[in-house]
Amino acid sequence: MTPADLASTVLTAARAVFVTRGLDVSLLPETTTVERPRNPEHGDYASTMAMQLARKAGVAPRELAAALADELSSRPGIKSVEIAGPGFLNIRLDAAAAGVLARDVVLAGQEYGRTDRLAGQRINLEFVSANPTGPVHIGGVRWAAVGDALSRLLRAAGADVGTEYYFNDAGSQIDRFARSLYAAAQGEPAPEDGYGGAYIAEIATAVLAAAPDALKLGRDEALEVFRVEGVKLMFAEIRQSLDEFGVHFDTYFNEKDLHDRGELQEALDRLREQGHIDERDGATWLRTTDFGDDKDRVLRKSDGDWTYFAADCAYYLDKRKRGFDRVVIMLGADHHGYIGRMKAMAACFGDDPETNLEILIGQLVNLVRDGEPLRMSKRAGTVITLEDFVDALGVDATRYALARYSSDSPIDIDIALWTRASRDNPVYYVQYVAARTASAARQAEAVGLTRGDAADFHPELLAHEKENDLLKALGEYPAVVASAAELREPHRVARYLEEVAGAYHRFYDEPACRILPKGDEPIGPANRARLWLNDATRTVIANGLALLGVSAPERM
RNA sequence: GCGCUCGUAGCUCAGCGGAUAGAGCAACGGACUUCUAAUCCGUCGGUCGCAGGUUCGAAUCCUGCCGGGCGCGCCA
Repeated sequence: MTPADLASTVLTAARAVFVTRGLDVSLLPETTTVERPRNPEHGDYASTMAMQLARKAGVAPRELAAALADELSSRPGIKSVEIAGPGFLNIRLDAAAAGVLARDVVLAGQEYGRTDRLAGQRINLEFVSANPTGPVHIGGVRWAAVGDALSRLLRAAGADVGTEYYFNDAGSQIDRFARSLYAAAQGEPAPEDGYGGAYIAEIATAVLAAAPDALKLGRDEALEVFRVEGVKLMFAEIRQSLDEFGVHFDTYFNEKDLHDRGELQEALDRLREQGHIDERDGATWLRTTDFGDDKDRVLRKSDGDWTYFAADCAYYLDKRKRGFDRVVIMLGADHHGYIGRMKAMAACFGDDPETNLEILIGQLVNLVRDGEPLRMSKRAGTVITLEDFVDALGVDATRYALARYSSDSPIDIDIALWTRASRDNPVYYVQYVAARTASAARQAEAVGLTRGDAADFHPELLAHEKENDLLKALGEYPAVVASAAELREPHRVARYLEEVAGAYHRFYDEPACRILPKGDEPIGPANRARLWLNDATRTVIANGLALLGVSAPERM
């Protein structure tokens, strides 16, 4: 019996109580959940339904709880129901009802944890979106890990997701990039406002290899060559490093296309129809203050040029026109000032800024060695790059470390910690369970212990406290995936996996819960049952790590 | 000044209105003739920044204040 099954049993019981007592059935919620109490004295699961309904139904909480407990305790799979405190229902399951979960998880395999919670939602998820003027640096790295994990999470929760990388290969940033390459190719120092770092020289050399005559051209023509070739090389490099990091975008969207297709004008026209455009001081303004922004924003400057914000508007409209009903954009903390104008912009289009546009803000990351933030990078000069991260920690640890914390908190990633092979390194702790479960399965096979047919499975033998704890942890997985997806918080998956890992290690270390028979003891049904539990654990750990883009090794 | 965000154990951080607020590290003490001790168990450790409010119930929601970080261009 899964927590979801139990919750619907509770709801059914509540309905029966309401009917019997002549209460208004429409007061009952559509769905309910059961909690997993921290205190084992409070049973396997707890329901707060009696307290939530008591006031509405006009019945004392404990009286309602008593009626519910009575109704519930006769249902199959339920061992006991107690009333506690102001009206908690503390429920214990039969060992057999709880143990069946091990089989269900194994049989579901990769499907275990997938839900339809977000079914029908079309979500566009934009992250990283760095312009091709240099390697992906530290801010983008966090979003590469978190954004990619979130995309996997949203898909697991049933959403239709498109991931997107937005970039601009024109404009003044790129001009500075081109001038920096040109200068480097001529052996000159970087321009005052240019880009530094060894990668500039590398790219410049590569441009010269592709276009050997570039320096013989006039300055303007040469700059154009360096711009076009440099962007091409830089972008290929960005894509490659993301690729090696396990992050693949569905769409790489170039801002230039918005201009070429006249989408900025189209967005402006649309906003004008909606009545939020002003002409002032020779410029065209979007009256974002209509929807709570601090000040109105210019779309087209008095010199006729479009602003960056105008492209943002066009890009948003483009995503909506492509059928995405939820546009999610992940930005660094230094961009949080954009939230107001972006939300207002969505409202100006006639959208609901609460549901159609979500802006997620990620705080900064430091890579730390011996308590000191790493600032210097051979490649980039001043910033930490994706490669720096991967060189220091490896892909798995980098992804896990970045996805483990709420994006709301600034984090220091300690190199020594995340490369250590011990309990205090969370990725090791979790991956070790993957390896341990695989090892146990190998050992079992070697001594002729197999799970056998599903019909041979005796779930009631998984009655030890350690087994029960592990089963309860495994049962939480679908709810964790669903809520992490809804809240856009992949770190919940990592934290949950650490909990499962702890429960497994305690199970494994319990002499009374050996999977393999000891010495020359015969193989019994309890060994088989524990092998089901072992394999169910491996399934959950592997599925969860996959959501984070982290491997589940068979050996370590 | 305005806005956003954070404030939980000595440190790093969990905790989508539920019961006695948790984990790891650090400190101290235990467990390998037994499936990987890469693990496990125990002890110590708290004014959940402060003050009000909402609620049967608040670390969680609301308001104000204090403290840290960040942002406030016809820049990109």
